[in-house]
Amino acid sequence: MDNQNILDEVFNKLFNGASVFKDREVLRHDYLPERLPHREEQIRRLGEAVAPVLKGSRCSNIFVYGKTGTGKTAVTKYVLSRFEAKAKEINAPVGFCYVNCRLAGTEYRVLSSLCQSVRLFVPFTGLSAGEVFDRFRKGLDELKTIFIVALDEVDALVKARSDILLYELTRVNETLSRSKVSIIGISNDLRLKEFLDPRVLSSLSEEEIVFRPYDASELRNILFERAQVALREGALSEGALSLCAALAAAEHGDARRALDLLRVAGEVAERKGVSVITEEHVREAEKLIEHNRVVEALANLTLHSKLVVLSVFHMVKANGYRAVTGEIYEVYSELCNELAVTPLTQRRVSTLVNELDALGLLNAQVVSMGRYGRTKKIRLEITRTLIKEAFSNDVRLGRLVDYEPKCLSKDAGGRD
DNA sequence: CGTCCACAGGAATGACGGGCGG
DNA sequence: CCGCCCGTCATTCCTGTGGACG
Repeated sequence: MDNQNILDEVFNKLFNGASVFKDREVLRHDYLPERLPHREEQIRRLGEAVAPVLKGSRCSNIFVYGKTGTGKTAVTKYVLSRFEAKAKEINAPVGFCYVNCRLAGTEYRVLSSLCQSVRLFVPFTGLSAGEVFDRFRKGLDELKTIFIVALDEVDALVKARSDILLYELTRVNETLSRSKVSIIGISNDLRLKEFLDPRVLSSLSEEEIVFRPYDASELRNILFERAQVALREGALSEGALSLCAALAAAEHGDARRALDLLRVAGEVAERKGVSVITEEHVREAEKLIEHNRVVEALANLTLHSKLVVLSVFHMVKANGYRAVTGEIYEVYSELCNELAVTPLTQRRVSTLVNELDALGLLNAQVVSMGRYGRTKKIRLEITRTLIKEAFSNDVRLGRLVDYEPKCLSKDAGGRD
């Protein structure tokens, strides 16, 4: 088949073939649907909380928490957009801004988003954080408005830096004469409260809204509603729907997960030229998502992190038991020599291992071997094939996958 | 029951590139 | 162009520690 024909086939499949999608976008988790099933309570409470702003008084600060995929962001955005519409309708002097702290990344960038929301533009960098905050405060005061700041994933901000920004924000009202600020803090981590300065905590959680995980039947309803819009009639089998819901329910009731599964399963079905999504497609989607996640994570690592992964891989392959820090560092150093790169210190490698653990690429566990010290036993969570695939665009690294470290071949395995 | 291994992991500090105002 | 302030990565130095061994 020549190139032209391949493409003909691909395109024809798209138009004539068994398409399962009506509107694929609806299954993306950043899509904001018309209705949010099983979140009536939260919508009502958040609505009640922000309502006073429409009548000109500041609302309580609100602390929203719940695990990922429980609808916190969707509900907040939903309520805020309705709130905005209402404000326009009755011509109330209100404003709001929504910032995702994890996506923003740093305290500085969060501040810069805040500035933009009061129509102040600040440089990407160069100013001190305090200066940016001052500008925000001034700009806000000029607007003579009641302002709601929604900080999504605040936990990322607090853990990475500290809670000074939150602290400053909670007391900014004291220095504003013509405007007022309320904060909606959204957190994935239920334990965030423990990290917060008690002063911040008490003022931030004047009001608290908890998002419980969805159970399987709730997820099923959510998926069903979305599928009505996203998929062609009859494109979703009963079994596939239930399986998506069940798998996501098992994973802390994560609606995001459920939507991903369904979308990818639909893509799988479509690629096979089938018009109905079956349980088998969902199973395949599950594998595919995990596969992509891992390969992408691996490919985006820094050189040294990749070398650490390779070191663990070689250790485990040669000795068949879980590798310990010291041995990994030996192999790692040798691999560095192979590439003529100066190795990092063991201390640094230790934190790299922790990062890889957090990414789910490794499994590291501190164990004490009594007389023989205290170390970390490290297991690989991924297969050779995945490593090969992820490192394939770098020839030198690809070579190292099949390299046999000298420090391993010599003493032909240790104890255990 | 104390010792002592082989690290863990916190704190302080430095090196470096980007990007600003002046 | 300089000096300054970031944020990020890395090093150095350090104190802490579970439990088998003696």
